[in-house]
This record gives sequence, structure tokens and C-alpha cells, in this order.
Amino acid sequence: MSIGLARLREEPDRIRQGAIDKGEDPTIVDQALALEGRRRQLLGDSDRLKADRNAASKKIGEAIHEGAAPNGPEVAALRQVSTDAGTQIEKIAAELAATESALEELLLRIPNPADPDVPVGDASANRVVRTWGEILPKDVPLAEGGTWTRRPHWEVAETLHMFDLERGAKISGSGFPVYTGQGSRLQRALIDFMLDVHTAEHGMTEIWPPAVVNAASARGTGQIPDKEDLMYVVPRDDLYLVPTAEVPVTNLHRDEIFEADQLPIRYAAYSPCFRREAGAAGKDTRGILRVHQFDKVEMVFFEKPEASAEALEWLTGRAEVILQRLGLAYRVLLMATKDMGFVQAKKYDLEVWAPGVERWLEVSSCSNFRDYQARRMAIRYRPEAGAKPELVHTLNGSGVALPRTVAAVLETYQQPDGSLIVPEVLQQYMRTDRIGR
RNA sequence: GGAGAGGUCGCCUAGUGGCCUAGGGCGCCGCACUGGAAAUGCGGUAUGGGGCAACCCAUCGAGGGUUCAAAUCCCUCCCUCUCCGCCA
Repeated sequence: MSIGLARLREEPDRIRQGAIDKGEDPTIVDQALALEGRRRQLLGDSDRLKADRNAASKKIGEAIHEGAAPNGPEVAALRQVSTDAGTQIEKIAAELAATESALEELLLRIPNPADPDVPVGDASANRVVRTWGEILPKDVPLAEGGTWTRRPHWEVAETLHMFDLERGAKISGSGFPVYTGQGSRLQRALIDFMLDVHTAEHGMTEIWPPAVVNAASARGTGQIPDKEDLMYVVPRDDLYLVPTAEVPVTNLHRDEIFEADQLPIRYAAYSPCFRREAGAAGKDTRGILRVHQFDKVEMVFFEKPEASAEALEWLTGRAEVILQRLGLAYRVLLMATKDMGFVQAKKYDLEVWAPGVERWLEVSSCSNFRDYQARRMAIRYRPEAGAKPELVHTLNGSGVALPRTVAAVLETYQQPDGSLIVPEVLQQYMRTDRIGR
């Protein structure tokens, strides 16, 4: 994932400012420009020498064809020219390779500049753009006197036998929840419900991707080398457990060129997600707010550049539809430059309200990468028939992640009598309107 | 896992060291012919990089090697197909 060389040359100021806004080192931009100049110089020298060598070799062929002795003086002289050029090419090639890898290294450290409408600053500059639904209180005064206190999701789940964290730890490790009974069914119901809405109502194409990807795919979406610590790796087979369906689904079209009329391409994909959560030890250890394996429906879009800004708004709205239908209160945050990530141009986070733990829980992150991700994967399209290919814009967003949604459902729909009302849209999938009692 | 066959331009295919600067067919685009179309003819039809440009460089699954010169020869790997074994 990196900034394009053409753009680097054309608008270095914008890229420099983008780096500053994201809290990255802007001097890298100038170092990269210098190396790029050197690269082009070396490439020119090298290409000229290669042209000489090719011409000499060709002449040898022609001379022999016309009857010259293959070991005669004429051929020997030409052979010398070719050999000499080859020697010089190798010398340049060494410096060129070093220059290119140094340049590549620098480019990887230049962030994707944020869109102009993104607030500049750290997390404190994040903007709540809208809030939906009723923010339920933890403590509810009862008509008959006294107070009912909403319990955290792990207590609700324990009473209703919906998941079993202890046994999950026994068979796999902590952070690998076992869903049981109606808890298991709720997983299926949520996945089914979300995919049904995204395909039947939102027109997306459903994808059921592999749960492991090869190194090329992990590299394509930038999981390696940057985030290798976050992934489960299968070294024997050089495979990686997917941390999100974004990885396999975006890579579907790696090294492909679309015709303009094929875009946009919009996918909805269910996959299990595996995350080592290295460095997160001690955070959210109770319940299922932070786990190593979870399930998620992800939306992945390939768009024409001019359509991507609007597509992000629509994408975010499609994730909101899921939360609205589930009747969960949520808010939408527009992430500020230093809090949005290195590769995103604009990002919204969706957070649901969990009244039992009295917290906003992130269940979706919707991003426009513009051409930054497409560049590394060489995903392009032809604006018009016969035109030169241009990079597409890629976007993705959760629609939505299950565990925290489950937590919010349990905490929102729990009843004073200990039972759980099933959200209306899930009743047909759950085949019941109530769990417990 | 074992044995064999194969991976060339959007698709099919030719090509076993040097006019391959990769040929032909199909498809597609343009032009001509036509009242319009079909058929036919002519031309064009990959990607990346460099150059004001003419043009040059790289890429024949990937990576190495041999050679003045590699689609072609050698090595390693990947993938596809067929058969056998195993298997939900």
C-alpha cells in the first residue's frame, strides 16, 4: 500500500501536509522525491545500455545468418560490445535495486492523505455525526418500587446458557468463545439476517471466502509486513488466518482490469475473523468484547474514483440499517486524521450502546481507501473502451461484527425476569420471540 | 501423497537458441463496401516504466541459472487437468 509516484511528483505539498495531519514524518516525502529522481536517472542509463546490448546481439544473429563465421573476428568484436554493456548493466542494476527498495521502504511510510472534510487532530477531534435510538439507562426504577439493574452481557448469557467462555478457554484458549444452544442459534440468525438484507435489499453479491489466505494476499491488503503480529500464521504452509473478510475479498480482484460498466462491484461476505490481539492483554477481558475468534459480515466495494465519496456514505448507511432493524441505539463517528489509520482517506466508526456495561461498543468501521489499496493490488478499470487503465477506489466496512452486537442485543433486550426478548427481525431466524421462560 | 500432461496477447492456438520487434484464428473497435445489415476487405486491438517526441526498456505461470543472445536449454517453486491412493 503506498502513494503513487506520479502523485508524489505532482502534488508533494498535499502529501506532505497529509503526513503532518496524521502525525507522520513529512520529511520522508522529500527523501522519496530525491530517490525517485535518482531511480529515473539510473533507469534511463540502464535502458540505454540494454538497447545497445540488444542491438549487438541482433547484429550477431544477422551476421551469422549472412555467412560470417560464428567464431570469426567480426562476431567476436560484436560479442565484446555486448559483453561490455552487460557488465555495466549489472553495475547499475545493483544500485538501481538498492534505490528502488529504499524508495519502496519510504513510500510505505507515507500515509494516505485524509479527505479535506476529515477533522484534523487526535481522537479528541473525532466528531459524532449522528446518533440513533434510545440510550437505555442501566438502572430502571420499577413501578412496584425498587430498581432493576441491567446486567452485563456475560451474566445474561450465563443465565440463558448462550455461551461458555470457560470451556472455550479449556479447549482452545481464552478469547475463543463457545456459543451454545440459543447463543449458537443467535450467531447463525445474525449472519443470515445481515446477509439477507445486504443481498436482497442492498443488491450486494454474497461471498463466502476461505478463512486462510496466502502471503501474496496478506501483502495485498497490507497485513504483512505491517500487521503480521496481529495475525495467526500457519508457517508450515505459508498461510494466514484471515483477520477480516476484507483480506480475501479485496484480493479477489488483485491484478485485474475492469471495464467501466462492471463497476461498481459490491460484495457482502461472511467470514470468521482471527486476531491475536497482541498487546491488548488486560483490556476487555470479561465477556466477548475482545476475542481471538469472532464472526463478521463485511462489505467490500470497488468503485469508480468519482463515485467513492458518495459510496462511503451509502456503505455506512447500509451498516446502520442493520443496527436500526435490530433496534440497537448507536452513534456514528467521523474519525479525525490521527485516529483514523494510516491507509484510510476517510473513516466512520459505528458504535452501539450497551446499557449493561454502559459503554459505546465499536461494531463497524467503514473506510474509503481511495486508490491507496488498489495501487498495491493493481486493481484497475478502463474509464472508456480502449482507454488506459486507472486505479479503482476500494472501500470496506463491517456490516456488522457479531460479538459486540450480540453483547448489545443481550444487554438491550434483557428483561427484569431474566428472559430475553428476541429482536423482531431475528424472530423468523430464531423461531422464537423469547429466550428463557 | 504417487504418476503423467500442461501453463504463450481477452479466448483458442503456432513457436525446441538468433529477421519472435511473439505468427495465425476468434472476439472487440474503426474505416471501406451497403438503402440498412450480413458477408467481405483494410487497419487497429496487452501491461508497466522511461522519454517533449521518434522511440526505448521490461514482462511468454513465478524466481534463479547457462549464453553475445532464452518463449525455446538447465534448476527450484506455484497453479490447472487426467489417473491412482486417501478422505468429509
